[in-house]
Amino acid sequence: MVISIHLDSDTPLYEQLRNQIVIGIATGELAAEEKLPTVRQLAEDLGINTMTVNKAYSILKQEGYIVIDRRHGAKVSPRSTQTQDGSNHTAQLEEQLQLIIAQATIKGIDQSRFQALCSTIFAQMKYQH
Amino acid sequence: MVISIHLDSDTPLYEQLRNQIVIGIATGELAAEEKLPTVRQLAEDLGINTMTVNKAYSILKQEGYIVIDRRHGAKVSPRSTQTQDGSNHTAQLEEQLQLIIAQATIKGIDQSRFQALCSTIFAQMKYQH
Amino acid sequence: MVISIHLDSDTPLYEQLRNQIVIGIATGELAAEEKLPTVRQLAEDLGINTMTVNKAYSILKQEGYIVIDRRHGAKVSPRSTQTQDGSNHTAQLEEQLQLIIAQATIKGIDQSRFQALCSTIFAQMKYQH
Amino acid sequence: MVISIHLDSDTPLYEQLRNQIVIGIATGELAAEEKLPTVRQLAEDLGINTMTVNKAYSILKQEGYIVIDRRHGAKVSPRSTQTQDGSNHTAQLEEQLQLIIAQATIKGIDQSRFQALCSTIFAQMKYQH
DNA sequence: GTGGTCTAGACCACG
DNA sequence: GTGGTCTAGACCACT
Repeated sequence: MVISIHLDSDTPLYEQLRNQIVIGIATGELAAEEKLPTVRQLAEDLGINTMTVNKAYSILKQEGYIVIDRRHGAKVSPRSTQTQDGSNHTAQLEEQLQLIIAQATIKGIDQSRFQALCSTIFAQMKYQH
Repeated sequence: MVISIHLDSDTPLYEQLRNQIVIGIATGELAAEEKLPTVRQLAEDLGINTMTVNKAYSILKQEGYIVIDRRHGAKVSPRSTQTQDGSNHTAQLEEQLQLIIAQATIKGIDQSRFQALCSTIFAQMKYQH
Repeated sequence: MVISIHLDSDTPLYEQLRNQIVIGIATGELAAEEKLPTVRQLAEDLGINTMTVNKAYSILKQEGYIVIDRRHGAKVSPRSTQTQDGSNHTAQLEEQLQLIIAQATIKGIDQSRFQALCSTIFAQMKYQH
Repeated sequence: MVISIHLDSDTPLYEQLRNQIVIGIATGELAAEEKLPTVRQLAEDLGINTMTVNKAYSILKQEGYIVIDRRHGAKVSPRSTQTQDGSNHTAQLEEQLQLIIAQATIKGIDQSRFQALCSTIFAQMKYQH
């Protein structure tokens, strides 16, 4: 899986990393149970510090997206364990969506175009529960 | 319009402010050409620093959501000027949506539920071009 | 509040820190809404690195024990917000207790002595909901 | 006795092993003087490295829970030798309890519920001195 | 060889 | 002046 980092972005490196891995899982680029690169390896590949990668992995672990097997490093969580979600998530999703839709509306993107865009993106998601 | 600030949120105060005003414009709570409170007034109402409000206004201006007249203060941009979409915006929107949809997918929210949620939110938007 | 760190302990420094602050909150040594020392200050007092203190604070924040106010630093969460607990916690508590009680039993501490010990400790807890 | 290992847990494998055996002894699942599986056997059953099991056994031996006879393998210590309490143990127990009770208090578990929980767990302990 | 922890010191965003 | 981020490099625990 290809991961690209923007050093000049306003989002922290570890968050960019976290986001791309989440997307990778959802699109199926990273299969369930698939092994992730080691902290050191990924850090070297991206030319960043190991602690930065470490932080990204810690967050992903804490969020339940990956598990750390002490013997073989990090891997994507098995499908069954991913769906444990509180109602918090929906509320948070709603809040994020409201802002995005507000901006889209003002910029002249109407609902049908927006929904079409969503469909396109959903079509990329190969994640199987 | 009611603006509420969470001092202990992860998102910076000025960004919370900016977001709520954008949403206010999109929902029609803030009409086109409507005058916004003065920087000093709003800062006092919310109990925060004037520089913070100032920063929010500057960003909104730079993004084209509001116009600032040195004599009359800030007001919401007229409808006509808002629609300057630009492919930048669409690309950025797509990126944000991709992340949100990825997370939703993994958490078990399927496309129909997601689209339904979007519809609900779109129904709140009263912004007229 | 007095915090003491054991550099030679097997529990990580940030966790020792986290534990002592949790106990401080429960015993009332740290009142609700009370301001915690700054990261730098505490690091200097204890002779450890700022990032270590930072990590402890991050965890406490993520666990809901403290909140970070961008203007004035970290403070103990208000009483009302602390009690939001899932059933997870009880299960986890049960597991921890089982191990402790197993060890106590084998070492010859009977139930009455154990319960008495609990009572003594509970008497130190001044935390008010 | 059934031992289950979580490869993705935060607690080291050898410690999980050690804990479960201690609990097994306290609940009576493992009788005094009962023979434990050989290191090799247990490692194979659990699909882990023999060194890991070895480490767990070493710790249990050093803590006095089991005795290791080079000819006959490991077995649970006879009842009489277990009760060597020592004030160390009580102090350590007190420290562990303090943290647990602090967390429980903040999470809104009151003393009566806590004590009830302890009673339930004590009822499972069949260890006879 | 893996991730986890810690350090010393730097720079940035926020208010 | 606050916490947040990042680095380079070191050592440790676990398997």
